[in-house]
Amino acid sequence: MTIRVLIVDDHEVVRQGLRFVLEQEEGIEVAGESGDGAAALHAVRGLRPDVVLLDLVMPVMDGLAVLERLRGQAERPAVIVLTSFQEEDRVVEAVRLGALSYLSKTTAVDRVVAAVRAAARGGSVLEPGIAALLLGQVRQGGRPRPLDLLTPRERQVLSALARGRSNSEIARDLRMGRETVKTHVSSILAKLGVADRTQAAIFALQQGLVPLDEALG
Amino acid sequence: MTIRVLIVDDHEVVRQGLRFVLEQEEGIEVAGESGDGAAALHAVRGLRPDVVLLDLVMPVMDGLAVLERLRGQAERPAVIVLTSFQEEDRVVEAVRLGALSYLSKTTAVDRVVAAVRAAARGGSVLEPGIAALLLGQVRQGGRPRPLDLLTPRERQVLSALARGRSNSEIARDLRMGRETVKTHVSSILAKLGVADRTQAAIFALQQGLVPLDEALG
DNA sequence: CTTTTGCTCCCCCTACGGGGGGAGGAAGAA
DNA sequence: TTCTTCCTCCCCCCGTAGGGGGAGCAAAAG
Repeated sequence: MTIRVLIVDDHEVVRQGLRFVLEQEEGIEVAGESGDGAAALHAVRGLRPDVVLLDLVMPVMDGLAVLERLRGQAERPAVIVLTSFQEEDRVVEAVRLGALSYLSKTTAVDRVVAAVRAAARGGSVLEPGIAALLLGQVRQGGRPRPLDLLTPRERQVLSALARGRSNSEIARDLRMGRETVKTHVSSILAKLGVADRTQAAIFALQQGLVPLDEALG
Repeated sequence: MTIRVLIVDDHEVVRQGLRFVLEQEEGIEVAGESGDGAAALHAVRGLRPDVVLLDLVMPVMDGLAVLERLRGQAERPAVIVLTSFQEEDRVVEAVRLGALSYLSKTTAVDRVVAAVRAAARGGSVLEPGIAALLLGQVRQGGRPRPLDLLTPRERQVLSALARGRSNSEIARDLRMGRETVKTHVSSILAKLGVADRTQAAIFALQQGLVPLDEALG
């Protein structure tokens, strides 16, 4: 009984590399390839693979969206997330959405093969660093998204901050004292776990609190 | 007369993929692989390849450093830069240092093959987006985009700034004094016409100097 | 009712950020 | 050659930013 694998990555060279590696293996068969998330969902329905090797960073529909759509489906395949750089928050998110393994593309190919075989029987292969990270996260219960921790007023301040406004300007905009703005900013920094206002602004933009193209007046 | 290619990339799957693709081709031979810049330089001397496929982002010694060392050598190979994401400043820098082609890993594999064949006879294959960017750099048609006003070093600083790094961190990252960073930041603010570092970061993210999802580590 | 949460503002204090100016060296252009 | 650009680092100066507290007050939650 061969393990049928679907490879999802927007880089063709990566797909070719994985295909090449996997086809060397006994009992593993590459059922297909997809270049983006939408195509991947279609391929999953059509090909019914046992294992999906899924890249997180992709155009059109990224890996997390694919995982979300896959979750709750009846015969869903085992998913191994395979990404270029370890992005902490995404790791946790991906595992929460049902990814079995999380490998960096810098890992040796035999680990990829091992992960595929493990995934086919429902097991996980995690890199040491990733495993430690997950343990730390799980211990704190799920993860409330940082933006939800903010009070309404703080979100307003963060929003102005992400538009590049200074504390004094924010004070005028929102009709409050400069000191009050500072208080809000401090608690924002603490709640988001960032070091300064620039990082807070970047975070807000990433979260879509403010559309990037509206950020500067 | 076969074209002998050296593959340089820190990701083993990428190396495997490229090797697989290139070895399918008539008249192209993979002479070797290297996982970092230092090894690549050694391999160039030992193997004397005709073409080097070079990844820019690597540990130990990155692609730009390799290009720099290669420049001015007698029988230097043709270099094709192949990287995951288009980083504007690096593109220009790489071409200036003698790279013949600059391809994104998202390109179809036949373009990689075409680039290798072109490079072997001294030609270039550029992606449309990259080509447009270079044209904008070389001949200043249209209004000069503010980013083009920045010196290479300033772009590096802005890039770090847009990742949320502080002046001291940037100093460590780019190996210079904190005072020097401040000098660069000041001229960046002046050239971009913004008030502070947060606005500069937002601007850089809008311009795509740093992909939004890579901005915070 | 009390307690908690959120908003407001105050203080002190340190450090980082940014303006302004100066200056040396390396590299390239005129 | 000289001139210019760029990178490097220095100084002083001061405003802002951010940490750490404290505190009053209203609304909601217990």
